[in-house]
Amino acid sequence: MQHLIDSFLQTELDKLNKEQKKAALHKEGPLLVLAGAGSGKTKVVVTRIAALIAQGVDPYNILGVTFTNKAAQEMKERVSSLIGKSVLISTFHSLGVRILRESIDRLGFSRQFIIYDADDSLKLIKTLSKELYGPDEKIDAKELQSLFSSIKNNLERAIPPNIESIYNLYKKRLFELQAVDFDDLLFLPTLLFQRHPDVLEYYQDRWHYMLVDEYQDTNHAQYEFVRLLVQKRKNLFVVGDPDQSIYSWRGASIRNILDFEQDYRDATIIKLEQNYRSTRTILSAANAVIKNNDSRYEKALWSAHDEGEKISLFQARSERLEAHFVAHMVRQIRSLHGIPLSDIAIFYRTNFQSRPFEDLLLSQKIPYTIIGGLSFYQRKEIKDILAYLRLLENPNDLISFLRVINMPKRGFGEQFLTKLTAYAQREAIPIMHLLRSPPPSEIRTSAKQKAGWQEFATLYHNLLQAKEKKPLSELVRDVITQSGYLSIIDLDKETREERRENVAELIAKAAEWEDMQIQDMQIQDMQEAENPEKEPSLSRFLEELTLTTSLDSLEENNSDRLSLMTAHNGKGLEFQIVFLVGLEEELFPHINSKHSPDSLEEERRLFYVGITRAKKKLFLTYTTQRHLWGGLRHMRPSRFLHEIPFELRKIIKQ
DNA sequence: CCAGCTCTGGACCAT
DNA sequence: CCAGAGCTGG
Repeated sequence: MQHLIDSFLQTELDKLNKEQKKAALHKEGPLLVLAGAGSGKTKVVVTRIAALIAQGVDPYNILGVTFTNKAAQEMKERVSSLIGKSVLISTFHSLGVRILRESIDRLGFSRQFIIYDADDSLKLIKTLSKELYGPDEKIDAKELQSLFSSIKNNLERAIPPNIESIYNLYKKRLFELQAVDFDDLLFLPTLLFQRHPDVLEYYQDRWHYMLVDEYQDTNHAQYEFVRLLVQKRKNLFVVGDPDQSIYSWRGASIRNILDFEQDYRDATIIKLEQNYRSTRTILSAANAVIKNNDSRYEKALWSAHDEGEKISLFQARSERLEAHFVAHMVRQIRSLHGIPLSDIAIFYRTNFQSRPFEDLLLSQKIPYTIIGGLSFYQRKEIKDILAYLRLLENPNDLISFLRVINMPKRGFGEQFLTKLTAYAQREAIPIMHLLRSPPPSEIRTSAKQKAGWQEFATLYHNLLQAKEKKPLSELVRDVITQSGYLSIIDLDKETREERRENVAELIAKAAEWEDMQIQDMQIQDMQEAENPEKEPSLSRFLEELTLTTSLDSLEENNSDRLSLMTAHNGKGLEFQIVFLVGLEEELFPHINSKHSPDSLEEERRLFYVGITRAKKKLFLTYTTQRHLWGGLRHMRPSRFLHEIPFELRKIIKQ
């Protein structure tokens, strides 16, 4: 048996180059793999996990962390198909939830906590700032939100005095509502490890080998989380590329990777410099561009592929004509070279740029899919229905309550709700429990409100019963029909059709999810239990939705479609043909990055990420005029275009 | 005090 | 181009 595994592993290892092999066979101690774009890092990570297991490591003791569910899923599948074993590979955020569900009681929280997404937390901040400063004070809630976020992401101890009171109130209220925000999913596990050595030790003894992908995009909380977890055994395997660090605005620090040698003594460093993805032309262009950055970890990416075609440069006179050119080229490439649409992508800097492309592709009947952007679950009608569902799970959920109490209109306005919230707060009663009796007598209540109150209470009662008895999809249907939500949808004739389709889609998705859970449960018996409780429940459905990004949910779409996405969303992907569009000053590089050299370098890294997604052919386009901020503006070509050597590009005339 | 209307000002990237 | 502020009638 052992020899069988060995020979099997040997075949896998034979597929790797010298450096890749060295990384894959690394067993103990800290290791940094500097993996250039397209250098086969996923293959290395997967083989390394297989090698560990072949050497007798229990799969249960291995932990892999990635940034997106999609990447985690892919790695998991590849490991499983290679050695037939299931290994825990998760995103930082899902891992945080897992740890908190097991151990958050040590921080005084209930294990039944709810997760507030960015939208919910913004609403809470707005509510609190009114509470604290009065309704007339103009407070930039978004600004506060991002300050709070960076405090948590940087594990800041000193809170700026001017925001201290509102920050503390925010934390206190989250605790009272038994809610955690997105940043807490990293912050609280780290806090847990710092405060409770026994908890830390428990997890250290569970995961002996840790692998972290995209290490260049970790923030300080994640850094600390990882550091604590591997402290005992020091078996940390990180993979990353400083040149692809593009999330500093989310608190990521490029220093984490640049300082790896200092942080982990005796660290081995391996550079993967052979690119297996792109033509030499594309790679030379990428190298020429990134060379302009000062803060780098020097490495020379090379390719054994052919020179390939020159990079095409196109200047349009409007965003509409830019889209026209792209659509035209896509048709041509498809018919002339037989390249499927699924192997072609359009990358842009900001989401609003997708508009003209969508319009044109729609009218020309070219199938496309938008990856990212406003996801299905961020649509108003969907969030409203989900808020009803969340209240069934957690009667404390103030934000969801405020979202749906007057949806449809039941006569409750700001005045009433402010008083009611204050009342619930003072009496320390979960907001939904107030519905067990008539509105508090100290709050003036009109006849309409009394009726609305009764109606809402009955609805809640009925839905709670439906939750116990009916399958999830039926429950979702009940929420939609019984709440009266359909009457709101019908109000607006313009959007009526679309919104009806969306809520119907939600019912379908719930049914689909249920089926999948049941299937999973049957497979689950074969493998070690990885999730303590796997029965399809409302709470697990809701949790998965909050953690599933638009990026992840669209992978099920396997029909032949052109992909449209931001350059950020393109990271980790590759396509035969890539169009990088909107390459204009103040757009890419974005205007907000002009103030500092650091953020300008990050823009350049983002451009680099975009270029290196292309395998065969790269198109760069820009327009001289564009509709921006409500008006028509003159645009200048991006400085990055000038960084591409002449001999690598050719200009396409319209 | 709520609901519906008009007006205005703000809009990068996202787990 | 949409969300939230501001205004006014019920």
